[in-house]
Amino acid sequence: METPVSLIKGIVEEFLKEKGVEQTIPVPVQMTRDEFEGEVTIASFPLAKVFRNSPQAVAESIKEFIEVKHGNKVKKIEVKGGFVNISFDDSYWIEFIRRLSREDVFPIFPEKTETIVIEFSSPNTNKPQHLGHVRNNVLGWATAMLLQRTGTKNVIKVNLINDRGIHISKSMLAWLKWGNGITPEKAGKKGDHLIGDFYVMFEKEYKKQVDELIRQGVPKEEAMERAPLMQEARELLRKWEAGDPEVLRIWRMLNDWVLEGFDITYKRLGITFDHIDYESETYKLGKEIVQEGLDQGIFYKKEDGSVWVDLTDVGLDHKLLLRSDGTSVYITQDLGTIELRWNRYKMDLMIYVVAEEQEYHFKVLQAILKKLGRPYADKIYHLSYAMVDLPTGKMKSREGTVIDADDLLDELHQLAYEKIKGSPKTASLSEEEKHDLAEKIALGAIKFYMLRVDPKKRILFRKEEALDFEGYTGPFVQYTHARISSLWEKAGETVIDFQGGYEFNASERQLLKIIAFYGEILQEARRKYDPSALTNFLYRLAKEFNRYYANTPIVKEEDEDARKARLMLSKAVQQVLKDGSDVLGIPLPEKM
RNA sequence: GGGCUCGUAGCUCAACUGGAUAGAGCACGGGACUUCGGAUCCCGGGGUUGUGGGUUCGAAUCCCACCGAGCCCGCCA
Repeated sequence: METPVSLIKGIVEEFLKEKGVEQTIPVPVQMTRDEFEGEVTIASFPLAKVFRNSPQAVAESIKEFIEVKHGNKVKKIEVKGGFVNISFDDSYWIEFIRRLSREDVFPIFPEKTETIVIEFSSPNTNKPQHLGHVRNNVLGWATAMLLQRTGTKNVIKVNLINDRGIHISKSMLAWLKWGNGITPEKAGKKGDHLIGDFYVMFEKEYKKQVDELIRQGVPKEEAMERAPLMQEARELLRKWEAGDPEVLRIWRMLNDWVLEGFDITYKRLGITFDHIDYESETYKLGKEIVQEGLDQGIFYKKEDGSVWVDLTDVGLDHKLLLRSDGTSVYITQDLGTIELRWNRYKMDLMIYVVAEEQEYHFKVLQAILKKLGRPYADKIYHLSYAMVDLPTGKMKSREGTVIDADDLLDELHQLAYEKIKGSPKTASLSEEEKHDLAEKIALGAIKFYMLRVDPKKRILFRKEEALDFEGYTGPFVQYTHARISSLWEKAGETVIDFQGGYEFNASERQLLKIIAFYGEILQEARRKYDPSALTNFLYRLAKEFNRYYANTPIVKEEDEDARKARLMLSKAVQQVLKDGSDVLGIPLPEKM
């Protein structure tokens, strides 16, 4: 579907061609600023250089060109400085929203044949998910949807479960030592929460042992290694990697509990994966690849048996790939995992949604893959995002100062429910429907809160702000959507096919202007891997609609043409809100 | 010591990646036809965009230096 923006872009190209300009110049086509009349603006500055003329003169000449060639589509063109401000003709806008209010999808992007694999979530199975995971989950999901929405059909969402390693041994050891065979059923809590308790327990006892050793005069580093609990955990890891049947049996059982817990959380968040990889299954291939590199002399072995790679030639350091006792480290499995994925998908791009603290890790990974001559070495992209902090400082699972994902959702749900309970707007809903609605609002609130900030910036999580349903929030967008639904219900219409004449006023043009740029925003968000661009846009649109609503009669309007045009416009706004919210994973209720 | 990221209103964030007079929310103060949904709308105060240079028609945005914050450079993941 042609949009006003794509139309203008086309016209600029046409203009350049006619003027005999061969090179393609990126000409900024932007939303007209609120203080000027018009919807779409061309900034002629970059062209001024090419034509060796003043921006004004070029702007005038563009104006003239449009008036002559496309005069029927524009109502008014104003040149201000080097800017060309274009107001589209009313009939053009009518046709635009007529189609938009009837079609489900706008705009349509050309289909891309590439395959993109996106890994996100990637939890450790020794503790429940917290706020940091929520950011990851929500960001990963929205990015995947964004890629899909903008034309990439083959987006494969994968999760990598970190189900092995020393941290897993720690919680397992604690359960073995102090658990007395307790299960999630007996404890009456989700498996991930139960295992998380044991992880914290381990860290507590371990810290005691380390402190005791330090008191005895042992240096800190040595104390951390010599503490009996650490020794035991390492022994457990060795047994696990050696395939000890009893250790594997317990490990499998505990992991299943945790994964069952995760499933509940994912389901709640509305997140699914196309494939799940388990580190416990990929690390072996990683070890083989390390051996391969060793055989080829790309890696080297120290006297103690540990295996390393020298990356100093590319500005990095020496990196350990296998411990002296032969067990693998974090990066070992990553080598195996991507090899498996390459064999499976031959992807064009592999996106890792992983926190910023691992930026170095991914540089190292890429450098190693290059040394190994892997064809996919240049296809990896680390979508790095910053941490979620609390006003009191960093969240630390080991110290138990985290905001638990499940608990937070419960709290949001409860708060939303309280609000719904007494509201006349939702009085007709059954108890179950009220809880469904409360859940949607809870999800809308937290997802919007996580997505409204640039991924590269840290989020300062202030609970009272996240629990707020007013202002720049998810529920605000949901509310706007519900309001429009209510309008149409009141109007008693399902489809309006109005093609007559109507003159849009300034605030209506304001709305049209924003809607017209929806496609640009989607593309921008995709280019930057940044859903916050879309989140901001949806808020702005909702805000503008509420403003419009407050001082313009729609259903109440007595002039039949105006009423129809306004209802269509409302519908168009709703369509965009809906489409964008779908991308973000934010559910929109019909009433709230 | 080295590398990466970030400093914008009291607080939390925007600013279409170099474009017009830097905008929202929260908080604070005042208000909204007896209401098409008040989870809304309007008005108000609030800024030397960390500091100092540079690049050009034009800088919050690009370059350099400093100041400050975060993350990383583990036989943790």
